[in-house]
Amino acid sequence: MNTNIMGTLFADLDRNGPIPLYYQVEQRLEKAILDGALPAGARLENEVALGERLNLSRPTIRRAIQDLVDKGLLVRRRGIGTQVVHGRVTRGLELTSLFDDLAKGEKVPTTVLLSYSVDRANDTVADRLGVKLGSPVLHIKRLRVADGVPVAVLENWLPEQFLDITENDLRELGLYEILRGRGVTIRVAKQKIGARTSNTAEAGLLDTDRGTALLTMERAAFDNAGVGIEYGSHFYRPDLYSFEVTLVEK
Amino acid sequence: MNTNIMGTLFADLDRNGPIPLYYQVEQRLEKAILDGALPAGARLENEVALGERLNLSRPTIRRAIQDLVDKGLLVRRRGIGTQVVHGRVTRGLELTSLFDDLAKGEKVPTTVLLSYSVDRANDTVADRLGVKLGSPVLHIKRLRVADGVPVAVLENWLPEQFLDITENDLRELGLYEILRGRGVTIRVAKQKIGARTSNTAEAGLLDTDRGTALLTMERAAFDNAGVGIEYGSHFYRPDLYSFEVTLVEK
DNA sequence: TTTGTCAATTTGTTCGTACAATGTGACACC
DNA sequence: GGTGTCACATTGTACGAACAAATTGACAAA
Repeated sequence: MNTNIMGTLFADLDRNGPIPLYYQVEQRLEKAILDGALPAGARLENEVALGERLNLSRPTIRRAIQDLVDKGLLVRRRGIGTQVVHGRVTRGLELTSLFDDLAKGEKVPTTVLLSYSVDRANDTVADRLGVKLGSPVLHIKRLRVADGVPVAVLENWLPEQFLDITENDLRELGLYEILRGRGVTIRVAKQKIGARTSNTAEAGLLDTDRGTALLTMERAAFDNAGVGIEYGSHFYRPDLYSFEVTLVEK
Repeated sequence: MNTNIMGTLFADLDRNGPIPLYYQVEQRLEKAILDGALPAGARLENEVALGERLNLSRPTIRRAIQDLVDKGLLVRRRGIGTQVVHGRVTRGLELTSLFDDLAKGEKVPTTVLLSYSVDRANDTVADRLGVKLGSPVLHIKRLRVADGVPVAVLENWLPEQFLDITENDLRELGLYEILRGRGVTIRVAKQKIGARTSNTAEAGLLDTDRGTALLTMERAAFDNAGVGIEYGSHFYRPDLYSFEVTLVEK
C-alpha cells in the first residue's frame, strides 16, 4: 500500500555527498507528511523492511524516524509500528528571530533603530550572558515593522565581541542574520514568555492605546561553545503575533 | 580532574533492572549539572574513555549525552569535546499541566468547577481533536486557584471516550492527573501562546480590573497513538504565571 | 463464552566496529 | 617570524548483530 509512495520517495539517495543519509531520509519523510502524501494516522513500514528497501541499516532508519518523533510528527509504539500524528502540523517554535519569521511569510520586515549604545553590564545582563558585572556590552533597541505596521519592540544586549556591529547593519538586517554572517551559530536559547499591560510610551511605539495587553518574551541565547551570545527583552502586539510550540514527552 | 566526580557518580549502575543504562547515566549527569558538581563550562571526559570507565559501549554513552544536549544542558563540538552550557538552567516547558507546576512548588492548588456539560463538537474543537463535527465532547471550565489566589481560567474539551469523567474528579484532581490515572499518556502537545485584554467577566474571575492583560494559551494534546486527547483554551494572570521554554538547534 | 497460552510482529536496548570530519597543537620549512 | 603540514584527539556517521519487551491475533482449554 505504502509501497508505491515509499518506492518513489527514496529513489535517489546521495550516498557520497556530504549530507548524512539519515538526514536525507528524514527530510523526505517530513516533506511527505507535510504535503499530505502520508496523511494523519498513516502507518509507516517497519524499520527493518524500510532499511532493506532503501539499502540502509536499521540504525540509520531509526535515527531518521526518531528525529521526526522528536519533532512531533510521528509516534511509535513497540509491537505496533510507527504512525503519523493526528492534528494539523505546526512547524513549531524554531530557533529563528521575528525578522526571519516575517521574511518567511509575505510580510516585508523593516527596522527602526530606537537606540544604540555601549553600556556596562548590569546585574541581569551580566547574569544572563555570563559576563562580568560592568563589562562593556552593546545595547540596542529596535522597532520591528511589518508592511508598515509596528509589531514589536526589541531590546537586546550583546557581549564585548560584538561591539563592532554598526547601526547600519542593524537597520538593514535582522540580528540573527548579522550573527550568522559572522559565523556565529545559536545552539541553545532559553525563553520566558509572558504578558503585561502597556504604559503610554510603549503603546505609542506600537501605535495602540495605553493600557492594552502586551505579549512579552525574554531570551538568552548561547552558541555551540555554551557561551552567552545575546540577551533580549521584547514585547509584541498580541493581535499581530503569538508563539507556537510543539512539545514531545520523552 | 573530573575523574573523582565521574568515578563516584557512576559507582552503582543497575545492569539487570528495567531502567535502561543510558537513562541511568543521563539522570546522574543531569543531577550533577543541576547540583553544580559539573559547573557551567566544565568539560566532560570523551565518550570512549567514559565508556571504558563505566564498562558501557560508546553508543550507550552517546545516547545519554545526546539526550542532555537535546535538553539544552550540554553542547558538543567535533574535535573538541562536550561541555556544560553556561547560563542558569531552567527546567523548560515540560509536558505538565498548571496543576502539576503548582503542586511542585510550595503552592496549594485548588479548583473551582465553573461549568460541566456534554456538548456537540463545533468546527474548532472537531478540527483540533480530530473528531467528527457534532460528535459528543466533554466541555469543562475551571478556575485554578493557588493559595487562595485565582491564577487561571481553563476551558477544555475532551472526546467521547472521556464523557465518564465526573465533576468530583475534576474538583479534586488536575486534568492530566485524571488522564494518567486512566492509563492515558500524553505524548505530543501543540501550543499557541499569546496575550489579549480582559473583559469584565474574565477580570472578575481572576479578581483583577477589566482591561488588564491576560496571558493566553491554546493547546491540543495527543496520545502515543497520535489520537487527539484534549483541546484547551486557557488564560492566566500574567503577574502570577509565565511560560519558560528551552530551544535547541538541531 | 471466557480465559489462558503461544507465536508473530515491531520497536527498544545494547554491544562492537570502522571510518569520516573537525579543531588543536606541534613541528618543520621558508 | 610566519606558514603550511602533519599527527592527534574528539565527535559524527554508518554498518551489523543480538536479544528484550510490548502488542496483537490465533488457537486451545476450561
